[in-house]
Amino acid sequence: MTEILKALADPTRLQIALSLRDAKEPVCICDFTATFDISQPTVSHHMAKLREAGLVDVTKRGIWSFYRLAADLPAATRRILQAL
Amino acid sequence: MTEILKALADPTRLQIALSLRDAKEPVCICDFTATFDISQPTVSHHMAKLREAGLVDVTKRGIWSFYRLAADLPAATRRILQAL
DNA sequence: CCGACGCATAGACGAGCGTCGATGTGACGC
DNA sequence: GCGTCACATCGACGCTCGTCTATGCGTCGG
Repeated sequence: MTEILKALADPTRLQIALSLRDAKEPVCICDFTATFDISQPTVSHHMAKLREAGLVDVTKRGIWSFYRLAADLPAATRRILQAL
Repeated sequence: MTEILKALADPTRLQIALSLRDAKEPVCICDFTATFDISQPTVSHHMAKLREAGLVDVTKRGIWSFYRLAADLPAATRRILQAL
């Protein structure tokens, strides 16, 4: 539980998580690297944190990586995301 | 928003916050120092963090400090606490 | 085959966090 | 007054975090 909270307790990751929550389709990382004013490795690092927290799933298509909220999110986690 | 998430993203503080959420009456700090296996200054430090995040209110009575959830918690914050 | 592209990983650095012991500060009882 | 108690604050320590640059790894187009 604290893992999920720690994953969300960073401004960048929170914004990413909210984007994925509201997205109808998987989002390409390139969208985030273009949006945020941080380097590409840092974005990749944040995505890894979200993955390790079990919050997101990744599917690779060609040279792109598409992220979406994990399919099997616990109910409590879903409630938290909805509460934000 | 991230301030609240950061405040909750520590196991000890999360447990304290949940205790206060479910408590019907303000809770004395001495209860926490007795419960958790950490030193008294550390408990005090965590309470300060929760105060700075605006999550809790403190009222002093005699030599004791009683904490409860802040009275004016934003709706989103209340939703998060309820979701945990 | 080879360069370019998207992304991940490695390593380094400064800042912040959680923890502690020592000390300060009021409030109570005697 | 004075010792004691509950709590806050201070200073220090190790560890984690967020960020960066440099580099590695697949994938695609020419």
